[in-house]
Amino acid sequence: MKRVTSRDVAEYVGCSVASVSLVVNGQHEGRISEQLHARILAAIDVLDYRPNQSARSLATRTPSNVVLVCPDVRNPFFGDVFHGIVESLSGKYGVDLRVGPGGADYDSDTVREAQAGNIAGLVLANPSHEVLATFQATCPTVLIDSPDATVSLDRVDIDIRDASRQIAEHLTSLGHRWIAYLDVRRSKDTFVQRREGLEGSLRANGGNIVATAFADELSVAEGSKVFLSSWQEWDAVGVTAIVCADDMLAFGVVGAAHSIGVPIPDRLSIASYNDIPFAQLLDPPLTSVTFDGQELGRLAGQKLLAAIQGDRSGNLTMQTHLQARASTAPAPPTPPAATRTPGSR
Amino acid sequence: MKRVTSRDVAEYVGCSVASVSLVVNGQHEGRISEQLHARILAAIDVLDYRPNQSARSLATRTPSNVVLVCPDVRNPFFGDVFHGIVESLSGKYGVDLRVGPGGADYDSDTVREAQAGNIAGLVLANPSHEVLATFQATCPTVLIDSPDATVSLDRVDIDIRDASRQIAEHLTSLGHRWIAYLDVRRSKDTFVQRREGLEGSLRANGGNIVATAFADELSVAEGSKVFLSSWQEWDAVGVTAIVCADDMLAFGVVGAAHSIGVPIPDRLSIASYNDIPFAQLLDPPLTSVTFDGQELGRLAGQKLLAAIQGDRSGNLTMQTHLQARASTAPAPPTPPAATRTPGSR
DNA sequence: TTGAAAGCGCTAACAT
DNA sequence: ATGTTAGCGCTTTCAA
Repeated sequence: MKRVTSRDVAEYVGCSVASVSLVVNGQHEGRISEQLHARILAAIDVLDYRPNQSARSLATRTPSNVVLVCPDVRNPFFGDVFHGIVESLSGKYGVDLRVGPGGADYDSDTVREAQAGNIAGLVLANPSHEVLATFQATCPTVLIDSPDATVSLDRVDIDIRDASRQIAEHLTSLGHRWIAYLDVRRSKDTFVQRREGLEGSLRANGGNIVATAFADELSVAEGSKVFLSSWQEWDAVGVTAIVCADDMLAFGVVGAAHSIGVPIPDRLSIASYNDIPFAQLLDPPLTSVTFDGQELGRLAGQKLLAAIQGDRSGNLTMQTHLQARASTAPAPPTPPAATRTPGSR
Repeated sequence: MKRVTSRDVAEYVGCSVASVSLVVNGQHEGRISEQLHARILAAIDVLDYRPNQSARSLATRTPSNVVLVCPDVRNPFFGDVFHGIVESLSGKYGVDLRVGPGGADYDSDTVREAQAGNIAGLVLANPSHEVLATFQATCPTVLIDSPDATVSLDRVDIDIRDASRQIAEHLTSLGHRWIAYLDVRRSKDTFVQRREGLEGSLRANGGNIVATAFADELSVAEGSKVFLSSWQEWDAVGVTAIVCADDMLAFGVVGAAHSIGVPIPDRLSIASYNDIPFAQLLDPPLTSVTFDGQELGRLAGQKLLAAIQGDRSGNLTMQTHLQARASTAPAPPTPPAATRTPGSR
């Protein structure tokens, strides 16, 4: 398994490694004879020589890869983001994806590991406050969906507050007043804004968040679990709609609601953020705010390219739009246990 | 953005790079004075020095990363696989994920690029025949779901033929005889086996594949598209069930069937391979054969570890089990256009 | 206990 | 047209 080196090729041909290097890099025009050129090419083929990329970028000081660090590829959203980045960087840089160990979110160590390779650029999707607080740029870096970040890095954001506003107005226009919020226990700007934005817009429209629960992670299973342990209480309080911080949680809630016979949307409306492609196939189709992950990735890729060339391109915020589907409907006329007015918990 | 090097640290402290190296690698016991040790540590902290991983693995000839190459992370299955590998290799190696450019499948170039870094190991998920035919190992490599591969590499496979058998028996036991197969235009063993296995088991049980269509890629949109352009013909032939080569396609079929008012499962049953977590939340819940992507990844990680240590651990085949859900039901008593006997096309 | 020096595989001046 | 040489940032003998 010993790898073939340029020295091996040179010895095989009987020339210097410099000549091999010139040929490999296509710099041979007028520098290497047709003769030698052909023999080197042949030797490369015979020996199956592949230049060692790390050695090469060490020598040239121009790395050839960038890396995307994201919380969890099992959430299709990040698959989309990755795909967008690959698309916009294709041909220019190789793109590697990195996640934290153990399916948990990534932390500063994960980022430092990613920075340890010599890379041309870095994209951080959804960084936690901890990551942001300790982050030291070692190469051009762009942030995705990190709306309140104070670090001086280019960002491509999602207009989260507006997304929350759309959900809030949709729900209140359907007559929902007592709303539960299923948050995730992650210290990230985007989730802070989801909750705060929702709360603000709800209040402005006569609604309120009357109950909140926290998922430990953004997974379907967690969504189910938290719903099952909260529903009895929420039901008693007269909750008619649940907003989830992410589709993954909403999926879990929908599944669990089915399992205990809570009719959606007749008894309970469900809305969420992300609108991953599967959301519209759900039973019932899920009302969700669309974040275009692929476009987000594409833009991040372009910003990274600019940053690598030394042009800071500033921030950019993508708009979202609500997809109202069958998981939300008018609030039941007399919420079963609505013995109180919104806001009075 | 100039990166701090060990030389910078050495100059700052006023010592040699060798001493810095020893401290960084924890080899300082009895070789470096407490004095110097402390000063170097302090300098590392002040300057925020991070060893260049590529330089380091160049020098030691012991790389610290492995890479997983897979077709498309937007298919949650590969997200699971990745997660499994990360889990089993966590702490030992960093794991990078690579895909082909443009959302298409990866090809030999993608693999060669991945091999160009200096890496400890490589995992190829679902390699095409083209990739396999041109593949040259440059480091320990393991294959995932590449059942007929003749290359001499460790593999972790899925018992695809048995998966097909389960689907076939399930469908025929429900009385289905005229079955359409939605294949994908990919030259891969796993898809060959899905189709051949299905065909064989169907025949053995009185059913038959009476029509086949091909998707260009494994996406929900492609599933819808191909279904819409095929259904009229299939309907005419009396097809009562469709088997899809992957859940992604099945999702598209289900969505499209809804859109044109074909009742599932009353008129049409749908079954598929993979059972990604969203399958059971579909409307109706999708009958599918479970492939445990995460476990597959975990096993691949272990095999890779063994291979790196020089132990070839051979092949391993994972069993699957059918999840019969509401998307499959007894065939309609008189298939609308069943004017012919199975097999007579 | 510390430093000098060679070398990992490659590129890029600079010689010849 | 080709080879020699000096590094890229790091580790690792080997001397001091």
